[in-house]
Amino acid sequence: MPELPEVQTIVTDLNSRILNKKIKKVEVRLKKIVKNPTKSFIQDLQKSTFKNIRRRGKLLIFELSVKNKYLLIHLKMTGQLIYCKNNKITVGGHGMSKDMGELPSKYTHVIFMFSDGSKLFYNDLRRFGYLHIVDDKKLEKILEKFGIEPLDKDFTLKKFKSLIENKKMNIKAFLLNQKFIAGIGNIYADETLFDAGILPNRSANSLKEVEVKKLYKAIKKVLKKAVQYRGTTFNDYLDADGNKGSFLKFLKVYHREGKKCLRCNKEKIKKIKVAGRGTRYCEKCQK
DNA sequence: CCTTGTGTTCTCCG
DNA sequence: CCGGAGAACACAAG
Repeated sequence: MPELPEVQTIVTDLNSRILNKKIKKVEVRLKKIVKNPTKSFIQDLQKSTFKNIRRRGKLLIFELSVKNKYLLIHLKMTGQLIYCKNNKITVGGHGMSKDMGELPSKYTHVIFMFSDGSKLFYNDLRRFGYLHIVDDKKLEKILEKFGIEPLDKDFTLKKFKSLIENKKMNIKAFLLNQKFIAGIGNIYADETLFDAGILPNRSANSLKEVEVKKLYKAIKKVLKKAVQYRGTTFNDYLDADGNKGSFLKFLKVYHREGKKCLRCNKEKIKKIKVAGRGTRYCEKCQK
């Protein structure tokens, strides 16, 4: 699942690879992935360039050289953006389940072809993601729904406290809600709660001051480290070069149910449902 | 049936 | 009856 660290990795990679390259041709192989009429989508992109690429939460924002046009891409669960200079792509590591040897694959739904011959592929096994070109007004409307960026300087402990103090919902639901903090998904919600030693089903406003501080530090720490290791590859996530992220080896609870807790070395990691999502935790280390 | 991200709908409460 | 909060549900497809 591409969450903040994974999307950030793609943004950083693409910014150093495709800025100001002329888009010669765009191929839409699956219409439902593109939210605009196919014809206007292609027209807006062809002969344009990407001036800048950024993200807000898990949403990628490509600023086009055409005035007031922005390409938004959401990867949802299994979306990939892979850039290659030729059609062959070598997947980092081994044991990949998908036949990613050559692109386009059967999961390639949109292809951007640049005038230097390089290509950017949008692949999506489950086809939950989308591409959408919007104007600045629409973009603003979309962006105002997002909460604070957890790695920004203005995400302070004070700010975090003020967000959390009046929330009756459980702390995991709070972390997953993009309108409070943007970019945390199921993996990093479980990992930050484990790091902070807090049970996922605790109500947010029941956290003591020392716990709020622990969780705040955990969010910064875990997300920063995950960005540093270029995200977590579980099944489908790949960076813009088609390589896996290497944060998997640092996961303490996510997908470790039934295995021995790496902190207490005693308790087995449990799995329950919280906020409608699979949730892993250690009964001994999280209170 | 499961998986997760997100948008919508429903319910509760003051 | 309204609005907000939060929970529940719906949907995507393999």
